[in-house]
Amino acid sequence: MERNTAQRRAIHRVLEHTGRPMGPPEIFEAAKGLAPGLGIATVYRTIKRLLDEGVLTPVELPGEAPRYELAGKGHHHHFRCSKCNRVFDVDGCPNAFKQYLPRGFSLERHEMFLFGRCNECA
Amino acid sequence: MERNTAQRRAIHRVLEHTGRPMGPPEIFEAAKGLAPGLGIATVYRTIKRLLDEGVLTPVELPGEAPRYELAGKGHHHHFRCSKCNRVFDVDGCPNAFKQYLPRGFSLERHEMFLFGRCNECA
DNA sequence: TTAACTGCAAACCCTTTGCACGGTG
DNA sequence: CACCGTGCAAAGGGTTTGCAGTTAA
Repeated sequence: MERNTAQRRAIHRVLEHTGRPMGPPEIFEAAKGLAPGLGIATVYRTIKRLLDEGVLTPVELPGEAPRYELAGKGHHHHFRCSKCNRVFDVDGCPNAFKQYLPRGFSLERHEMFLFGRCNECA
Repeated sequence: MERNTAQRRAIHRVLEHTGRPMGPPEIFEAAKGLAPGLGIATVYRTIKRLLDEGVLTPVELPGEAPRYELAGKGHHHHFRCSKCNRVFDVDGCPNAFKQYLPRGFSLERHEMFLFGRCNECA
């Protein structure tokens, strides 16, 4: 039985409002304003529950700890700003990766990451 | 001026011997056998130097901490088998990512990962 | 009521840093 | 001999866990 607590609502609303993948510490800082007294442990535990329920999906960038975003978006990729380290969604996709496979390999999934400067850090 | 110490030789030899990307703690465990008394801090500092010298390159898989391997390969991407979890090099590259950038963003670098079954796990 | 949820603090793990010593060039 | 590199220990981040108190259903 899932409980609809103030902390859970705060975490969900933060991800809904920013619309970009965030890591637990980042979510924690933002959600504190909506749920005073919130503890970091609750953020981790709530993320875990939301993942199990399929409300969130992990966004795993190369060499970094996982971030999370609301599930349900269509196929998309990600861009990380090398100055502010924020991650943004990227629509569109080459969709022609099969040709690069080694002989005898089959393709199930692909990931693509772009790095550079966002419009605010230009 | 770079010094050729026993610790440095041990770390280099471990990566040369295994031939696959390894993380600092893993390198530490293996190199202790070749250089008794080795400290974990030395592993991190030596990796940093070897990166600066271009002897090592980082291998960053999604959601994981960076691993390192001996440098020398050209631009390439990676394929991870979803059954045996081994990572293979992928030659070739779409090289047309700029068009997917959000307005006002600039591109510095890209990563691409393919997932599926390798020829042996088909 | 009662069991899921929470906050706190401690514990972990990985990584970095300050400091005095030791080994390389 | 000069000084870079090292080991140790402590500090610093992110993540997990134990526990007693709280709260939604």
